Order: sequence, then C-alpha cells, then structure tokens
Amino acid sequence: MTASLTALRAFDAAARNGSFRAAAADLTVTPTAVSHHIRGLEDQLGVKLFRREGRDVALTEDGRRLAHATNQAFGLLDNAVQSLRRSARKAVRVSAGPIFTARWLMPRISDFWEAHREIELEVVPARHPGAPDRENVDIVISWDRIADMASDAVKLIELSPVAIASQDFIAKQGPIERPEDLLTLPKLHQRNHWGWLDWFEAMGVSTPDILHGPIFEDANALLRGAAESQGVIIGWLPLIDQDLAEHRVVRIFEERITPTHGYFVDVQHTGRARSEVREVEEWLIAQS
Amino acid sequence: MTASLTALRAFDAAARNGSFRAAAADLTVTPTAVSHHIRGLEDQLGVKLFRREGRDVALTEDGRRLAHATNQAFGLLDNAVQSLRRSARKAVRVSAGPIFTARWLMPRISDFWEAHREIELEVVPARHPGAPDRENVDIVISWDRIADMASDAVKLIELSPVAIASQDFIAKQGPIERPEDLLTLPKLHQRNHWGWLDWFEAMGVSTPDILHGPIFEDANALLRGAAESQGVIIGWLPLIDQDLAEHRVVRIFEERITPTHGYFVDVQHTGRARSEVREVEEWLIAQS
DNA sequence: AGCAATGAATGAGAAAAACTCATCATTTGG
DNA sequence: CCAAATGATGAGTTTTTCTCATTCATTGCT
Repeated sequence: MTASLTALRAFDAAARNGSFRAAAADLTVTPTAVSHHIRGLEDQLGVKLFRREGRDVALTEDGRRLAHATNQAFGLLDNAVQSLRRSARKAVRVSAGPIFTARWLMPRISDFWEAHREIELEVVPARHPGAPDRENVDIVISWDRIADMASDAVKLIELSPVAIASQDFIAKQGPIERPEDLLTLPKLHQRNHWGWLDWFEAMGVSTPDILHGPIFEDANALLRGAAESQGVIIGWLPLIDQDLAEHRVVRIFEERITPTHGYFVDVQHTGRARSEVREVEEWLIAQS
Repeated sequence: MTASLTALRAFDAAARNGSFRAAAADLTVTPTAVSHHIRGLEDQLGVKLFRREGRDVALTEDGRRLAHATNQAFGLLDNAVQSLRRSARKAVRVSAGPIFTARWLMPRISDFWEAHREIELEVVPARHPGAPDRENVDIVISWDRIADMASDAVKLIELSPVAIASQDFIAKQGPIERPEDLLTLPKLHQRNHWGWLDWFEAMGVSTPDILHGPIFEDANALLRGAAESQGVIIGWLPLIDQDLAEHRVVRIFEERITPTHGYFVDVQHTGRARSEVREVEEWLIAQS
C-alpha cells in the first residue's frame, strides 16, 4: 500500500514543472533522482504517468489525476508546516494592498513595534485582490465595497471617493465645472471600475453601464499616474490626505460623499487560535 | 523548508491513534521509530506537538492544527494512489446499499461478467447513506427520493412503496381493513421515516409530523424484521417481488402508488475519465 | 546534413535517512 | 509495591535515496 512519499513528491515537482530537469532543480537533487523516482512509481502503480515525447515529457491522463492530488496534498502539508514555523517564531502574516500598507500601516508600524516587541509582523502584498494566497496568511486586509462586505469581516476604516488630478492636468484641460465634465476626460481605473461608478452615482450623474480606461491593480501606480497628469482618478479619503497636503494631486470639487468603500480585517481560520494573531487583530481594530 | 515527509506521516499516524505505540503498529515499524520522528519534527519546527502526560501523549493545540492538515493531505494521497492502482487493474469500485446489491445487482452480475470479462467490479456496501466513503469509490448508487435527486445523477429504477408484513403478523393482529389502521400498529422504519410518510400521504391518510418506531439502516434487516413478525414495513416494488413470490412477506392492500423513490447512479469525479468506469455506468443504465 | 546542446534513462556505488535493538524512565492498575 | 504498559535515548544496522558516469534520442543551428 505504501507508495514512497519521496517519490510522490518528486512526481509532484515534475508534474508542476513539466520537466524532470526543472523538478530536480526545484528539489535540489539531480535529474537522475527524479527519473528514478518516477520510473519507480510507474512500476509500482502499474501505470504510465508521463508520456516520453522525444526529449521532453508530458503527463498522461492518469498522471494528471495523480498530479492533481499530489498538488493539493503537498500544498496542504507545506502550508501547515510553514504556518507552524511562523507560530514558533510568533510571526503573524498579514496580507494588505499596497496603498493601505504605504498610507495607513507604515505610519503606525512603529507604534505596533513599541507595543508588541515579541511579535514579528510579516506584511505581504495582496497580489490578486480576491484570490489565492489567502491560504497561507493569518490576517487578510481587504478593500471592498461596504455593501459587499463579508459577514465575518470587521471594518477598519471607511473610505470616501473624491475626484483628483494633478494641478498641471487641470490647467491643461481648462476649467472643469460640473461632475458631468469628467465623463469625457481621460480617467484611470481600479478593479471593476469601482470608485468611478460609485462616485458618479453619488454625484447624481448617470453613467453608461461600462466605463472605459486603463485598470490598475496597484493603487500606488494609479496615484503616480494622476500625479504625472495621465488623467483623473478617484482617490480615497482619508488615505490620500498627505498627497493632497503636499499638492501632488488636488481635488477637483469640494464634494463630501458618504463612505462607499472600506478596509476590512479578516482573520483566517488557520490563525484564529493563536494569541499573537488575535493581538494583531485587536491592535488593528484599536487603530481605527 | 523541507520537513521530512516520513516524519510527517509518522506524526499523522500518532495523531490519529493517540499513541505512538499504536501508530507504530499502524505503520509496521517499531515505536522507537515513531518517537524519533516526532521528536525530530518538534525540534525542527520549534514547537511541541504532543504533551507527554505520564505514560501517554495528547496533541497540543499546534499539534492539532498540524494533524488536521496531515490527515487531509495523506488521505488525498492515499485515495489517489489506490485509485490509480485500481485503474491499472481495470477495477471499478461501486458503492451500493445492501438490498440493492442483493435484489438487483447480484441477479445481474453474471451478465456483466459475460459482457466485460476484463473489468474487475468491486462492490462495497454503502455504510452511512449520505456520507463519507464517497471519496474512494468510482460510482455511487444511492437510494433517494425522486424529488430530492441530485441534478447530475441518473435514475436507475423507480420504487413504489407498499405496506407489507408477514402472514403470521396479520393473522395475529386481526383484520386490517383501511390504511388508517396501520397508524396504531408497530412499524419498522428506514432513514428519516421516509417510506411511511410518503406511503400514508399517497393513501390519503394524514399523519402526525413525526412517526415513532425503530429505524434500520440496513433494509435487509428491515425485511427480516417483517418476516419475523416484528411489525409492518414499507417494501419497495419491484425490489421485493421475489420476497412476495416466496411468501416471506405479503401485501396488506392492493395499492398502486406512483414511484416516490429511486436508485440513482452517480459517477464520481475521480472516475469520470476512465473508460471502464463509463462502461460500467452504461451497463447499469442499460439494465434499467 | 552534420554537430553541438538539451533532456531523459540506466546501473553501480556512495551518502543519507529511516529503522531496530538494548536499555532506561515514568506512570498506572491491581 | 510490583508488574505491565508506554515512551525516551543513543549506538549501530538496514534501507532508501541520491549521485556519478555513461548512453540514447531529439532538436536547433549554421
């Protein structure tokens, strides 16, 4: 019954990389070892796992099925082990978007350090907003519409949209008097065009169903774009207070819109039980 | 980064068994090996996994978290490997309830054998109706209400409920003239009291919300109970044709109820791609 | 077409990991 | 309080895993 776990891991690496050589590099062994392992597996299971096509290899149907399982299984093990290692170091892993990190977390980080010297904080950039890394992180700080927030998430700060651009851009475009005027100007966007849609709605301007314009995942990039006169963007109060104070960008109107978006703290299941994770959560919430 | 997989497996066994000795037996190694592995893991992770309480051991909180992951992971690997082994032997694993196996599958099994000599059929009893084993089986044959059937399940046969009892029982109880009379007689039940509820409804008898009486998972046991004059049961046409023909049980009324339940074929995801699994599926459906 | 480069297969021997044995320590049930 | 049961530890052995040297097949280059 016992299939060698080492062999399965070698297979897993080979399947992921689509090449024995690359798998070997991955595992820091020689390609020979991988080759031996896979042949061994194939002999033992009585099934071909790779089709040897000339000098490279491709998974068979059976191989694909096995690969799926090994992927999941080793992923689980890896996450669990890493998480335990962090736990031993009292390290807490927080995923947060780049502007949040820069404008909110960084200014407060020394305060945290004072209060919790023993806790090691790891801040990882939230790559793809909704998706994957969630697995291996203790706390997720997510940017979301207040209306769409997950039920078990706690709101950290509320964000109001404001239309902003660079001084230069406004001078170049001539006077902008009414919100509608923005419809025809170049605009930079974030995920789902959120922000612009909510802004126009709050300003009482009806918009076409879809808005056009480049979408940036990274809100810092967006701000830089605005500062470089690429277009008008939606900024979020109070996150951009400092950018306004230093005149990198200026507000176009004096609108006061009730918050439509917010940052939410979401403690992942894996971290719930650890006291240091709870301490970080409490600290985050206390800051708001 | 690399935690020894063998050590993790040893830990997994220890966690499952709650004892190093038992884990060792499980893995057919000496307890010493398990002890070494777990100490090694603890050293490497910097976390205690077991609390040593006198002569026995108990998982710590960290240990529990790791155990959860290893359980899942090794379960996945194990299932995948076993499934592949079956695949190599062209073995198809079918889960089916005991009466279905006895009254429907067995009579047809030699026909299957004729038609598909190369396919090895493994029939495993469906232990708990709804639940767990599904993982490691290619085809599930489930007994369900037609109204509740899963959308991707194919109906194999339809079952009509009939009230039956032994000749003796009826003689002892005196004449039973109307369906209502059954309300006060001892009845034996199956899961959820299904059957009786549907039967009374079809007969136009209003029933209390809950019915009382012993519940048997195994419909064969139920039939035996009826044959031994323990009470009235709901039998299913055409499954019990033979029991009726041989007078082990007799019908109480001549009711003809439109089928309320059925057996459904459900090909599990893991088996979808295998030709021999599809052949079994097609054979099953062709029999109906 | 010819030749170098790339990737995989194979077998024998070396290195490393996993396991056992012998022994000791601690707890628990009668 | 003793016997049985469970785990810990360290040294030594066995097994597994890995590497080295070599071969084979394919592909890209000129």
